[in-house]
Amino acid sequence: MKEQEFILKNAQSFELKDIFDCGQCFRWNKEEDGSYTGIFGHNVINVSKNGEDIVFKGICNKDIETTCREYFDLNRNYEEIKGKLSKIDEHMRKSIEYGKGIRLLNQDLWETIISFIISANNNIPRIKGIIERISKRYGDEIIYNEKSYYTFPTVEQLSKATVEDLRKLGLGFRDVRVYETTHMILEKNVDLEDLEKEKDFSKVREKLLTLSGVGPKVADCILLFSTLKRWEAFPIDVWVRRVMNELYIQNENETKVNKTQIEKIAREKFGDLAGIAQQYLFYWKREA
DNA sequence: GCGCAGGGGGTCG
DNA sequence: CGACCCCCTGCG
Repeated sequence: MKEQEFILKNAQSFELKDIFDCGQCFRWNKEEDGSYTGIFGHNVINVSKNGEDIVFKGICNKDIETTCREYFDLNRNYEEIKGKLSKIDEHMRKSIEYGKGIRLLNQDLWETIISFIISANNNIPRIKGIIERISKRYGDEIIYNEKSYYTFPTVEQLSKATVEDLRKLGLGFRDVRVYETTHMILEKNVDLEDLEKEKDFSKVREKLLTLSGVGPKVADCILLFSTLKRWEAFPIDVWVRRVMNELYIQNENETKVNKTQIEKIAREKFGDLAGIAQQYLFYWKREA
């Protein structure tokens, strides 16, 4: 396949580090020259910054501009969103100043489901390693610049894995969960196309929660980071609990902070922008 | 140096 | 509310 290039001129709200390190994705890696290379679908893309321009190059099934506009959420006005959120309070203003270049990627729903099941009680280097090994074993090889990349396996491809196979790839106790969820989706006990079409937020969330290994936190990550793109979702993990308590609740015993209390505050303060607000806060607190 | 708790973007029973 | 796999960190 032929290499393509797309240059986004005078890009606003687009910082490589913010996008790839804010915790939404696991398959982008930094190169020695500071650019990032990643694989999504059957596309291998390298992204670099050149002044105010963003340079996308790589191999793509379709036109690279269309592909990247969709995946990197380029048709959404983040300046406007940041403006609104910054007015809420000083905490939001500061967190946005820190993570001003964040964009929420439109990642494949199936891949996002499995990736975040793997993320449970796990750390990022290990999560990335597991996903790489799964892809290498069950995905397709794509060669770009003389290097091999592996697509994330399809439902059918991953359904060939036994629980034991998954255990050998280092999934630990998540092996059964990934196995069960894969087969639930394969058998269409949960139909991903229906999920994409469903308008009602709670219905989508409830359906995701029926999957093995998907609890509230993982469900909210899937809702926020995949093509479902539900910004009402507000994933609460240890970091978000920490930052929300520190800023808005100030309970001396952080572990005692009620989840519903956090959700209530998030909904009241951020409304339908809760999900993206969570990303700015999470990234700010975790990095700092 | 090495061994051993401690803990990590939670979920399940 | 404790256990769960695996790996990495920090401490003695």
